Amino acid sequence: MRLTAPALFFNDCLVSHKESPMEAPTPRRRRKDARPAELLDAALDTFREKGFAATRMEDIAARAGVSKGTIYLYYPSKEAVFEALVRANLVPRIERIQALMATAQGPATERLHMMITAFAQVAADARLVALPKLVLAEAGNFPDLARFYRHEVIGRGLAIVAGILRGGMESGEFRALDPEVTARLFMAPMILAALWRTTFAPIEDAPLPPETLLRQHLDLFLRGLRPEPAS
Amino acid sequence: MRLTAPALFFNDCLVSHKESPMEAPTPRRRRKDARPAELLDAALDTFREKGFAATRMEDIAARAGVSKGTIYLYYPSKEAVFEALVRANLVPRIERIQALMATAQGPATERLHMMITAFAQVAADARLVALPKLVLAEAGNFPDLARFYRHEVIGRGLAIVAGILRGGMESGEFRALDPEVTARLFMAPMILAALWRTTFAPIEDAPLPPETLLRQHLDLFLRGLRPEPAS
Amino acid sequence: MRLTAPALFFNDCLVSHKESPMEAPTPRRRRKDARPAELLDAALDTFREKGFAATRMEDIAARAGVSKGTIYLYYPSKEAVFEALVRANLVPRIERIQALMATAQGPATERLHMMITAFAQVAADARLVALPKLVLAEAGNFPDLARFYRHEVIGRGLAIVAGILRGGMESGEFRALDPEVTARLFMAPMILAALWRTTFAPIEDAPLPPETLLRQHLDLFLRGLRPEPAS
Amino acid sequence: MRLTAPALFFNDCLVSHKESPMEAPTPRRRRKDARPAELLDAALDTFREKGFAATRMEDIAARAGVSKGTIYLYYPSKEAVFEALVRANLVPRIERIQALMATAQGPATERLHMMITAFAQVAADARLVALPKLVLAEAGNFPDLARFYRHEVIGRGLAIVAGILRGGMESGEFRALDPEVTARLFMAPMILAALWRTTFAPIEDAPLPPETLLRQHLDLFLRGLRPEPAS
DNA sequence: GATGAATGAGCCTTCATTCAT
DNA sequence: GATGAATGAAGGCTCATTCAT
Repeated sequence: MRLTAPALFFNDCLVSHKESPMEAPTPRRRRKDARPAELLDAALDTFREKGFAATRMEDIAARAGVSKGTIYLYYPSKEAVFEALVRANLVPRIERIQALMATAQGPATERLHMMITAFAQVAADARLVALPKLVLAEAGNFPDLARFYRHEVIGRGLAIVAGILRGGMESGEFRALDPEVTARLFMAPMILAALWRTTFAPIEDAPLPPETLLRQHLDLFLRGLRPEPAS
Repeated sequence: MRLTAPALFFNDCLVSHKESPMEAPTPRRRRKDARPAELLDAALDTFREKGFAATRMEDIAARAGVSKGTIYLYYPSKEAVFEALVRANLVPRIERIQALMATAQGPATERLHMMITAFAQVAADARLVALPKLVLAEAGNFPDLARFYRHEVIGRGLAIVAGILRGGMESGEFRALDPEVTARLFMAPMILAALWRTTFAPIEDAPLPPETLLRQHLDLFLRGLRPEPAS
Repeated sequence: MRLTAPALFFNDCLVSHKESPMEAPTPRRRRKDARPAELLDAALDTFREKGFAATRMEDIAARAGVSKGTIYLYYPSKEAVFEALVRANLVPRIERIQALMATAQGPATERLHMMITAFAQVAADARLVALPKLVLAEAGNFPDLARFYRHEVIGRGLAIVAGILRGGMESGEFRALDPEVTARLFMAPMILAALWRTTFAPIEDAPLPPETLLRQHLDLFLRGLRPEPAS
Repeated sequence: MRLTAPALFFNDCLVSHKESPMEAPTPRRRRKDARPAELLDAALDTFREKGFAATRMEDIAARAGVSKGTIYLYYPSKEAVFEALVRANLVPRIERIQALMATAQGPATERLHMMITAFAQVAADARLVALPKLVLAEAGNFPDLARFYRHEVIGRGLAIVAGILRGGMESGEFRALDPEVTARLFMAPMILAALWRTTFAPIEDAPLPPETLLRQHLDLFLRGLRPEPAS
């Protein structure tokens, strides 16, 4: 089985500002365009460290190297910063995975492997995994955001996996199970590993390497999916 | 396979007040003894709804039917309320599961089933599952509490499952794997289902019944653990 | 010059409870009679340590060995405790000095000496000298008390000294000066030494013994009062 | 004896803001520079009226014409306001007296006279004399401040007087005494007069003019210091 | 656009006072 | 009389937000 690690998968900066190559922006112009992304970048780091409530606008501003008032030129409130942060960072990721999987052609087993690899890379990015935890923690105070996250991020992720599973079941590679349920079970250890890392990393004595966990997960899971021997 | 659902397992009230039958407490006295539990009860509900930071002491007090100052007769700060809440509610649960599992004698497969059943009951209690999520969300601000939770709750739970798995591997019921890693993989869907419920329940259109998920998890997992046929 | 140190002058407890020898009080009865004095005693110590504002009724109660509510059986408010404390402790002192001086018969010089000795004993009692400082600090918030203190304590003290001085001037022992002004000048170092002790004692490296100060004060002052030589 | 009243001695405003003539500050900027001084000014008046504990930050703010929060832009706490107030106002005064006395050349008697005159001017400023009383009253709660005041204000003042006295003793102008002790005795009536004024002024029927007191003090004191006639 | 001084609503916490027992 | 649980007004402090420069 070839493990096509999508090498360039998640190595761009968190908040991408797509500068069109047509224009030649003056420094001033570029600065202005980059501002929102810089602010979200600073916001993410601060939210990660302190949580949403304990983060002060001044902290974000200081980290972004601007003054407090500047944030309000781009975002009308602290809540809006948070929402923009989550919206801007997660959908592009999931869309790339979608695109990758749409073109992938191998057997379902290999494609599940790719999913795990892709996910492992996301989970390896401490800044990125902080977002789900923030959403989790603040879902009660941001119902819109929770809905957005549920549908645009989790929903898409599960759909991808369910699609792979369905393909494998139809081709006889896997035994027949409910693909939706199975997709959740497939994702669970990965999501939890990511949350775990974010939450207990600073206090863990002997952290379990995520690769070990995910490799064994795939092993167990694929065996569990194996069709019954035709006795 | 007999599913011994531990029927009386988690049906007591969250914070139990053990009134000694020896004394004949005046109403005043009885009230005082019950206060801490009433306050924690109110605090849990409020934290659940709003999260730690957004909860005002006055909210807790109002829900408990007392005035703001009364809380400070029993807990020195909002942080202390939170810590007491987590400490008081989680350890007793896990200890009961420990005790149950220590005496259980059946095959490892059945004992895993019991674990899932026990856990499903905990997860069915919406108030109870709010606690792990709160810990998750606030771990950064409460390192001591995170450590406590990691060791006294998660550590114990994993140890129980790892023990069952190790027993099954030694008896040849399961194939040989790292029990620690496998224990994490066994717990992952359950924990995530609990967090899920807490986070997305209010916005979910067609929630997946936890029983469905857990039943299939056990099915997949046990197949994955099955020893290689000695072809 | 004989220094009649009034040995028994200030050695009683601060708040005297005058038990009539006629009755034979039951312990209960005695306790009840003693309560106000005990409370004031405790209040004085606590005010001394923390000042009026920073003293909590509970501190006073704890030191007196009673519960918070008990204080309110005897004094209607914290202010009332303070006022009672000042009123109860200062007038008896000054009255004794008054009585002593009324019967003293020696030359004015010796009587001034007695005043200083008497005052030195008061100033040696750290608990007692705390009262003037408290009055000073709180005078703005207790105008009635300030007036009381000014007239009943300071006024009487000055009158005694002025009387001695006037006697000395009339007898030719001292030269003629305004007795009121001179009385103030005579008292100033003593009062200041007392305040000093209360304020800077905990931070002073090499405190000046009050006796040294007062001895030299008397020396300087008496020379200053000496009549002009009838050249 | 020429009484060189240092006419310009203490007639500046309490908190001076030195605006550099080089810059052309915007109104906004000028305001910001002036703020700390304005706040301390308002704080002094409020502390004078109510004492430290009974003064609310809002009182200070209102008197300074700003909002509560503004104070915290300049001082981190109420304690810090108090400390800044004392530190900013007393040291400059004492330094000026030091400078004046360092250059004074007359006989010791005349220099003592100058000290009294200088002190009388300070004592005539009701706002200024409130500070020692505040320090006295709050010393227990501000040990650092008490130490500062003891060393930087009182210590310097006593050193100046002791130096004058020592000079007079060496030149034979005064008889030989311990200069440290004598300095305290020289200062006592002045300090007490200042405290007196602050404390009992509002309730005094017939206040004694400080000049009367100080003139007679000097008279008595200088006679007391006079060398023995060589019989 | 950017700044940062200023605002003021809001919250945690304290504690004098009350009153049922 | 004595208790101490309960109250709730008050105040120190924070910080999201505004706006004059």
